[in-house]
Amino acid sequence: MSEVSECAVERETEHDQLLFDVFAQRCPSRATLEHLTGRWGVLAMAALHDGTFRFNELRRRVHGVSEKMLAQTLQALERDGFVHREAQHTIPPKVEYSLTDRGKRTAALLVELIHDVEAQMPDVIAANQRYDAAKNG
Amino acid sequence: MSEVSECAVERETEHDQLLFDVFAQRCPSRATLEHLTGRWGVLAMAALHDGTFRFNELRRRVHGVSEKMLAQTLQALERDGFVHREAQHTIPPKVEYSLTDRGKRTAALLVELIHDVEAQMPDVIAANQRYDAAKNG
DNA sequence: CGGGATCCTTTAGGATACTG
DNA sequence: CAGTATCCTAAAGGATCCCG
Repeated sequence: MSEVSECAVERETEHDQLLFDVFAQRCPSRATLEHLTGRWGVLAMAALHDGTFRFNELRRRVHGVSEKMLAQTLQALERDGFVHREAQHTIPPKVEYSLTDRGKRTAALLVELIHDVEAQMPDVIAANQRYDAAKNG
Repeated sequence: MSEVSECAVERETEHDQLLFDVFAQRCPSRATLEHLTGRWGVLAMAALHDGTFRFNELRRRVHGVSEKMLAQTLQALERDGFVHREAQHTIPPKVEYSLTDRGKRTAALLVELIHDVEAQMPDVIAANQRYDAAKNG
Protein backbone atom coordinates (compact mmCIF):
# COMPACT_ATOMS: atom_id res chain seq x y z
CA MET A 1 0.00 0.00 0.00
CA SER A 2 2.83 2.37 0.80
CA GLU A 3 5.20 1.19 -1.90
CA VAL A 4 5.75 3.87 -4.49
CA SER A 5 8.04 2.33 -7.04
CA GLU A 6 9.53 4.41 -9.81
CA CYS A 7 8.34 3.38 -13.22
CA ALA A 8 8.31 6.52 -15.30
CA VAL A 9 11.17 5.20 -17.39
CA GLU A 10 11.69 6.46 -20.90
CA ARG A 11 8.31 6.81 -22.45
CA GLU A 12 8.32 6.42 -26.23
CA THR A 13 5.56 7.89 -28.34
CA GLU A 14 4.40 4.50 -29.55
CA HIS A 15 1.11 3.20 -28.29
CA ASP A 16 2.69 0.09 -26.82
CA GLN A 17 5.05 2.19 -24.81
CA LEU A 18 2.28 4.52 -23.78
CA LEU A 19 0.53 1.62 -22.14
CA PHE A 20 3.75 0.23 -20.73
CA ASP A 21 3.23 1.60 -17.26
CA VAL A 22 -0.15 0.04 -16.82
CA PHE A 23 0.90 -3.31 -18.19
CA ALA A 24 3.92 -3.43 -15.91
CA GLN A 25 2.74 -4.75 -12.59
CA ARG A 26 5.04 -2.89 -10.25
CA CYS A 27 3.79 0.48 -11.37
CA PRO A 28 1.70 2.75 -9.13
CA SER A 29 -0.63 3.58 -12.01
CA ARG A 30 -2.02 0.07 -11.82
CA ALA A 31 -2.91 0.58 -8.19
CA THR A 32 -4.57 3.92 -8.96
CA LEU A 33 -6.51 2.34 -11.79
CA GLU A 34 -7.70 -0.39 -9.47
CA HIS A 35 -8.92 2.15 -6.93
CA LEU A 36 -11.07 3.66 -9.67
CA THR A 37 -12.21 0.48 -11.39
CA GLY A 38 -12.53 -1.71 -8.34
CA ARG A 39 -15.90 -3.12 -7.36
CA TRP A 40 -16.81 -0.15 -5.14
CA GLY A 41 -14.55 2.48 -6.68
CA VAL A 42 -16.58 2.86 -9.88
CA LEU A 43 -19.84 3.04 -7.99
CA ALA A 44 -18.56 5.56 -5.45
CA MET A 45 -17.17 7.78 -8.21
CA ALA A 46 -20.42 7.54 -10.16
CA ALA A 47 -22.44 8.35 -7.06
CA LEU A 48 -20.30 11.39 -6.32
CA HIS A 49 -20.64 12.51 -9.93
CA ASP A 50 -24.11 13.68 -8.97
CA GLY A 51 -23.03 16.00 -6.18
CA THR A 52 -21.94 16.17 -2.54
CA PHE A 53 -23.01 13.52 -0.08
CA ARG A 54 -22.50 12.47 3.50
CA PHE A 55 -21.11 9.07 4.42
CA ASN A 56 -24.42 7.38 5.05
CA GLU A 57 -26.05 9.04 2.08
CA LEU A 58 -23.39 7.44 -0.08
CA ARG A 59 -23.95 4.13 1.63
CA ARG A 60 -27.60 4.25 0.70
CA ARG A 61 -26.79 5.21 -2.90
CA VAL A 62 -24.30 2.41 -3.39
CA HIS A 63 -26.44 -0.58 -2.54
CA GLY A 64 -24.71 -3.46 -0.86
CA VAL A 65 -21.55 -1.72 0.25
CA SER A 66 -20.53 -2.25 3.87
CA GLU A 67 -19.34 0.54 6.14
CA LYS A 68 -15.88 -0.87 6.09
CA MET A 69 -15.57 -1.08 2.33
CA LEU A 70 -17.06 2.36 1.71
CA ALA A 71 -14.68 3.95 4.19
CA GLN A 72 -11.76 2.09 2.66
CA THR A 73 -12.77 2.99 -0.88
CA LEU A 74 -13.27 6.67 -0.07
CA GLN A 75 -9.93 6.85 1.69
CA ALA A 76 -8.10 5.42 -1.31
CA LEU A 77 -9.85 7.84 -3.64
CA GLU A 78 -9.15 10.74 -1.32
CA ARG A 79 -5.50 9.77 -1.07
CA ASP A 80 -5.26 9.75 -4.85
CA GLY A 81 -6.82 13.19 -4.99
CA PHE A 82 -10.06 12.24 -6.75
CA VAL A 83 -12.30 12.86 -3.76
CA HIS A 84 -12.46 15.76 -1.33
CA ARG A 85 -13.43 15.15 2.29
CA GLU A 86 -14.85 17.96 4.40
CA ALA A 87 -15.23 17.09 8.06
CA GLN A 88 -16.89 19.03 10.88
CA HIS A 89 -15.69 17.95 14.29
CA THR A 90 -19.07 18.22 15.93
CA ILE A 91 -21.05 15.67 17.84
CA PRO A 92 -22.55 13.97 16.03
CA PRO A 93 -19.92 14.42 13.32
CA LYS A 94 -20.79 15.62 9.84
CA VAL A 95 -18.57 14.65 6.92
CA GLU A 96 -19.22 15.60 3.32
CA TYR A 97 -17.68 13.96 0.30
CA SER A 98 -17.37 15.48 -3.15
CA LEU A 99 -15.23 15.13 -6.26
CA THR A 100 -12.16 17.26 -6.87
CA ASP A 101 -11.74 18.85 -10.28
CA ARG A 102 -9.53 15.98 -11.38
CA GLY A 103 -12.03 13.57 -9.93
CA LYS A 104 -14.86 15.12 -11.91
CA ARG A 105 -13.06 14.59 -15.20
CA THR A 106 -12.27 10.98 -14.45
CA ALA A 107 -15.73 10.32 -13.02
CA ALA A 108 -17.20 11.53 -16.30
CA LEU A 109 -15.27 8.81 -18.12
CA LEU A 110 -16.46 6.19 -15.66
CA VAL A 111 -20.08 7.30 -15.98
CA GLU A 112 -19.69 7.11 -19.74
CA LEU A 113 -18.45 3.55 -19.35
CA ILE A 114 -21.36 2.63 -17.09
CA HIS A 115 -23.86 4.04 -19.56
CA ASP A 116 -22.15 2.15 -22.38
CA VAL A 117 -22.41 -1.12 -20.46
CA GLU A 118 -26.01 -0.40 -19.51
CA ALA A 119 -26.91 0.18 -23.14
CA GLN A 120 -25.29 -3.10 -24.13
CA MET A 121 -26.97 -5.22 -21.48
CA PRO A 122 -29.61 -6.72 -23.78
CA ASP A 123 -26.84 -7.80 -26.15
CA VAL A 124 -24.74 -9.07 -23.27
CA ILE A 125 -27.58 -11.16 -21.87
CA ALA A 126 -28.22 -12.59 -25.32
CA ALA A 127 -24.52 -13.36 -25.72
CA ASN A 128 -24.50 -15.09 -22.34
CA GLN A 129 -27.37 -17.32 -23.36
CA ARG A 130 -25.77 -18.20 -26.68
CA TYR A 131 -22.49 -19.01 -24.93
CA ASP A 132 -24.13 -21.20 -22.31
CA ALA A 133 -26.27 -22.98 -24.88
CA ALA A 134 -23.25 -23.72 -27.07
CA LYS A 135 -21.40 -25.07 -24.06
CA ASN A 136 -24.15 -27.28 -22.67
CA GLY A 137 -25.59 -28.34 -26.01
CA MET B 1 -22.11 -16.89 -11.99
CA SER B 2 -25.14 -18.44 -13.64
CA GLU B 3 -27.79 -16.33 -11.97
CA VAL B 4 -29.46 -14.03 -14.42
CA SER B 5 -31.88 -11.96 -12.38
CA GLU B 6 -34.32 -9.63 -14.05
CA CYS B 7 -33.68 -5.99 -13.28
CA ALA B 8 -34.80 -4.08 -16.31
CA VAL B 9 -37.69 -2.61 -14.38
CA GLU B 10 -39.24 0.68 -15.41
CA ARG B 11 -36.43 2.94 -16.41
CA GLU B 12 -37.14 6.64 -15.97
CA THR B 13 -35.28 9.26 -17.93
CA GLU B 14 -33.75 10.73 -14.80
CA HIS B 15 -30.08 10.26 -14.24
CA ASP B 16 -30.65 8.52 -10.92
CA GLN B 17 -32.88 6.00 -12.56
CA LEU B 18 -30.49 5.57 -15.43
CA LEU B 19 -27.85 4.45 -12.99
CA PHE B 20 -30.31 2.39 -10.98
CA ASP B 21 -29.31 -0.92 -12.50
CA VAL B 22 -25.65 -0.54 -11.69
CA PHE B 23 -26.24 0.65 -8.17
CA ALA B 24 -28.59 -2.21 -7.43
CA GLN B 25 -26.49 -5.19 -6.47
CA ARG B 26 -28.58 -8.00 -7.85
CA CYS B 27 -28.34 -6.74 -11.37
CA PRO B 28 -26.30 -8.50 -14.07
CA SER B 29 -24.93 -5.20 -15.32
CA ARG B 30 -22.82 -4.99 -12.22
CA ALA B 31 -21.27 -8.34 -12.99
CA THR B 32 -20.61 -7.32 -16.57
CA LEU B 33 -19.04 -4.09 -15.41
CA GLU B 34 -16.80 -6.03 -13.08
CA HIS B 35 -15.65 -8.30 -15.88
CA LEU B 36 -14.53 -5.20 -17.75
CA THR B 37 -13.12 -3.20 -14.87
CA GLY B 38 -11.67 -6.05 -12.85
CA ARG B 39 -7.95 -6.25 -12.27
CA TRP B 40 -7.26 -8.30 -15.40
CA GLY B 41 -10.31 -7.34 -17.45
CA VAL B 42 -9.16 -3.79 -18.17
CA LEU B 43 -5.69 -4.95 -19.12
CA ALA B 44 -6.92 -7.74 -21.37
CA MET B 45 -9.31 -5.41 -23.15
CA ALA B 46 -6.60 -2.79 -23.57
CA ALA B 47 -4.17 -5.40 -24.89
CA LEU B 48 -6.73 -6.65 -27.41
CA HIS B 49 -7.45 -3.09 -28.47
CA ASP B 50 -4.18 -3.29 -30.41
CA GLY B 51 -5.13 -6.31 -32.50
CA THR B 52 -5.42 -10.09 -32.54
CA PHE B 53 -3.29 -12.22 -30.24
CA ARG B 54 -2.78 -15.80 -29.22
CA PHE B 55 -3.15 -16.92 -25.62
CA ASN B 56 0.51 -16.80 -24.72
CA GLU B 57 1.05 -13.59 -26.61
CA LEU B 58 -1.58 -12.01 -24.41
CA ARG B 59 0.05 -13.50 -21.36
CA ARG B 60 3.28 -11.79 -22.25
CA ARG B 61 1.53 -8.48 -22.93
CA VAL B 62 -0.32 -8.46 -19.64
CA HIS B 63 2.59 -8.74 -17.22
CA GLY B 64 1.94 -10.68 -14.08
CA VAL B 65 -1.23 -12.51 -15.10
CA SER B 66 -1.29 -16.25 -14.45
CA GLU B 67 -2.57 -18.80 -16.95
CA LYS B 68 -5.55 -19.45 -14.77
CA MET B 69 -6.63 -15.83 -14.41
CA LEU B 70 -6.09 -15.01 -18.08
CA ALA B 71 -8.17 -17.99 -19.16
CA GLN B 72 -10.87 -17.07 -16.67
CA THR B 73 -10.87 -13.41 -17.69
CA LEU B 74 -11.03 -14.18 -21.41
CA GLN B 75 -13.89 -16.62 -20.87
CA ALA B 76 -15.94 -14.04 -19.01
CA LEU B 77 -15.30 -11.45 -21.70
CA GLU B 78 -16.11 -13.93 -24.43
CA ARG B 79 -19.30 -14.96 -22.68
CA ASP B 80 -20.35 -11.31 -22.52
CA GLY B 81 -19.66 -10.92 -26.23
CA PHE B 82 -16.76 -8.48 -25.95
CA VAL B 83 -14.12 -10.92 -27.13
CA HIS B 84 -14.10 -13.31 -30.08
CA ARG B 85 -12.26 -16.62 -29.78
CA GLU B 86 -11.10 -18.41 -32.92
CA ALA B 87 -9.75 -21.90 -32.28
CA GLN B 88 -8.01 -24.29 -34.65
CA HIS B 89 -8.18 -27.87 -33.49
CA THR B 90 -4.70 -28.74 -34.59
CA ILE B 91 -1.82 -30.17 -32.61
CA PRO B 92 -0.40 -28.03 -31.22
CA PRO B 93 -3.57 -25.98 -30.89
CA LYS B 94 -3.77 -22.41 -32.11
CA VAL B 95 -6.28 -20.02 -30.61
CA GLU B 96 -6.65 -16.40 -31.55
CA TYR B 97 -8.38 -13.74 -29.51
CA SER B 98 -9.75 -10.47 -30.83
CA LEU B 99 -12.38 -7.90 -29.93
CA THR B 100 -15.89 -8.02 -31.32
CA ASP B 101 -17.39 -4.81 -32.70
CA ARG B 102 -19.10 -4.15 -29.38
CA GLY B 103 -15.86 -4.97 -27.61
CA LYS B 104 -13.94 -2.46 -29.70
CA ARG B 105 -16.25 0.37 -28.70
CA THR B 106 -16.04 -0.45 -25.03
CA ALA B 107 -12.29 -1.08 -25.17
CA ALA B 108 -11.87 2.41 -26.59
CA LEU B 109 -13.51 3.83 -23.48
CA LEU B 110 -11.26 1.76 -21.25
CA VAL B 111 -8.14 2.83 -23.12
CA GLU B 112 -9.28 6.42 -22.75
CA LEU B 113 -9.60 5.87 -19.02
CA ILE B 114 -6.14 4.32 -18.81
CA HIS B 115 -4.61 7.24 -20.67
CA ASP B 116 -6.43 9.66 -18.39
CA VAL B 117 -5.05 7.94 -15.31
CA GLU B 118 -1.58 7.79 -16.81
CA ALA B 119 -1.65 11.51 -17.47
CA GLN B 120 -2.71 12.19 -13.90
CA MET B 121 -0.06 10.03 -12.26
CA PRO B 122 2.27 12.90 -11.32
CA ASP B 123 -0.64 14.63 -9.60
CA VAL B 124 -1.73 11.38 -7.98
CA ILE B 125 1.74 10.70 -6.58
CA ALA B 126 1.90 14.23 -5.24
CA ALA B 127 -1.54 13.83 -3.68
CA ASN B 128 -0.45 10.57 -2.07
CA GLN B 129 2.54 12.25 -0.48
CA ARG B 130 0.47 15.14 0.81
CA TYR B 131 -2.08 12.75 2.27
CA ASP B 132 0.53 10.59 3.98
CA ALA B 133 2.39 13.61 5.31
CA ALA B 134 -0.80 15.10 6.76
CA LYS B 135 -1.61 11.79 8.40
CA ASN B 136 1.80 11.10 9.91
CA GLY B 137 2.68 14.70 10.74
C1' DC C 1 -23.01 10.10 12.58
C1' DG C 2 -18.63 8.64 10.93
C1' DG C 3 -15.74 5.88 11.36
C1' DG C 4 -11.82 2.32 13.85
C1' DA C 5 -10.79 -2.29 15.66
C1' DT C 6 -11.65 -6.95 15.73
C1' DC C 7 -13.03 -11.33 14.09
C1' DC C 8 -14.55 -14.31 10.79
C1' DT C 9 -15.93 -16.13 6.05
C1' DT C 10 -15.50 -16.07 1.23
C1' DT C 11 -13.28 -15.19 -2.85
C1' DA C 12 -9.37 -14.09 -5.76
C1' DG C 13 -5.49 -15.60 -7.29
C1' DG C 14 -0.78 -18.16 -7.76
C1' DA C 15 1.94 -22.69 -8.39
C1' DT C 16 2.21 -26.92 -10.09
C1' DA C 17 1.08 -30.91 -12.64
C1' DC C 18 -1.46 -32.95 -16.24
C1' DT C 19 -3.90 -33.55 -21.09
C1' DG C 20 -5.43 -33.25 -26.13
C1' DC D 1 0.17 -24.60 -27.33
C1' DA D 2 -3.84 -23.78 -24.81
C1' DG D 3 -5.82 -24.82 -21.64
C1' DT D 4 -8.02 -27.86 -17.13
C1' DA D 5 -7.71 -29.65 -12.37
C1' DT D 6 -6.03 -29.47 -7.88
C1' DC D 7 -4.29 -27.40 -3.96
C1' DC D 8 -3.07 -23.78 -1.26
C1' DT D 9 -2.31 -18.89 0.44
C1' DA D 10 -3.43 -14.04 0.60
C1' DA D 11 -6.58 -10.69 0.16
C1' DA D 12 -11.30 -8.95 -0.11
C1' DG D 13 -15.12 -8.33 2.16
C1' DG D 14 -19.03 -8.67 5.82
C1' DA D 15 -20.76 -8.43 10.84
C1' DT D 16 -20.39 -6.65 15.10
C1' DC D 17 -19.01 -3.72 18.75
C1' DC D 18 -17.11 0.46 20.21
C1' DC D 19 -15.89 5.39 20.75
C1' DG D 20 -15.77 10.65 19.99
